[in-house]
Amino acid sequence: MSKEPKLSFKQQQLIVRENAIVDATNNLLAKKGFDLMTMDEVAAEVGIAKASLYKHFPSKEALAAAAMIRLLENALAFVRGMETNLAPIDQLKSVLQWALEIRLRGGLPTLPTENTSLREALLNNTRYISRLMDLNELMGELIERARADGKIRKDLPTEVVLFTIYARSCDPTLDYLHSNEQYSGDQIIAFLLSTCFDGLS
Amino acid sequence: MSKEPKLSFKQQQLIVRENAIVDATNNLLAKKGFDLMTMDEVAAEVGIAKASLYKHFPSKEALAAAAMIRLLENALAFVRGMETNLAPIDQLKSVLQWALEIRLRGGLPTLPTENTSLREALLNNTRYISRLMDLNELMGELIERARADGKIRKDLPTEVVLFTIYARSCDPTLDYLHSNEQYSGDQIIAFLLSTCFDGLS
DNA sequence: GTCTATACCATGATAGAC
DNA sequence: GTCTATCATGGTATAGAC
Repeated sequence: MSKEPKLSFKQQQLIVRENAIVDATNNLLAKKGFDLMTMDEVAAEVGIAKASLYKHFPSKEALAAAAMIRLLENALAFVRGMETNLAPIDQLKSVLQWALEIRLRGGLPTLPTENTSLREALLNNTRYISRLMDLNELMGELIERARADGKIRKDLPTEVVLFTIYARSCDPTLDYLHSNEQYSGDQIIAFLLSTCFDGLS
Repeated sequence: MSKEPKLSFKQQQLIVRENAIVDATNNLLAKKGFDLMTMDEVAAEVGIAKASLYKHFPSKEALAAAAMIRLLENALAFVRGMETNLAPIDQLKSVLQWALEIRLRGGLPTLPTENTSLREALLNNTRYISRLMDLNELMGELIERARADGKIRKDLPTEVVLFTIYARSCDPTLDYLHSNEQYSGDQIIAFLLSTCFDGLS
């Protein structure tokens, strides 16, 4: 019986350590992207030896996948925790705003649109795919409800709207405007939300 | 006097060869991005030895810069060659459509938003910067004229509109929809143009 | 499980013959 | 200017001691 707390404590230590590793990975992924991020940098940021990383994660791809999965789980938690009395269109805007705020703080990795080793690893990662499908479903429902309210154009297929919102969360416009130092973070996010849902015209 | 044609012929050969190199670079940049593109691949696609590449371009960055400069010059030629009787807003849409069509054919490199060695090389490349400023100026004039026509929202600063249009030319939504095989290229471009200027709502 | 040290490989860049 | 062959670097991954 007295063994249980000790084991749990060790496991907690492990979880804390691995969380720190994933934190560092997340930041580096957001700052440099998968290809330019090196395992040396991750190890240095965590403060452990590079070889120790490989005791926790078998490869660079697996490490990045863990970061992406945690991001998706955070997104799912946010979507599920939103005020249900908010109009669907406002919930959609709220999700995009949440993602953009994280990105402004340097915490949102850029997705791998191209054929890199990471993309393949993610497609073979059932946990990642499962979370992604869950998120797609939740967002798809919101989009269809917003369309029923007349708040989303009826001539756009749901998946076009979905992908467009996803793409806005990694919109390079944010980087351009941010590096200009001319607008505040809130202003930049307002611009992006506005151009996404209302257009330029 | 008889020397002139010979020299010109040799120079023409050189230009043709370097054009082939830049073509290959352009395709690989569009397909894999700067970091994942290797000089071996470029050499293989051109059909020459890697060492020969370095007789034409001193570094990988210089090679990529040449591709980006040619792209900018093509863009400038397109903008300057547009029908002047077309309304400014339609000229803007036409430019974005032109870029998206190139991208669908796999010929538009993704810009380096992050701090890679390419970005630094481009910022120190006066030819590149000069072309970029020319394009920004032409596009900025179009945007302001379109705004005067009431076709662009007056609450958006010109540079926000400009960056947003640039960003749409590399929108990952195009890749998502294209890999789905569910829509034709023209449909995808129509979706992107429409969501860019008219929004989702 | 953490460390130091290292194997192994990909890649950017170069040397030197022709 | 093109080639073959090679160097130098840096990065993923691993071995083996503690």
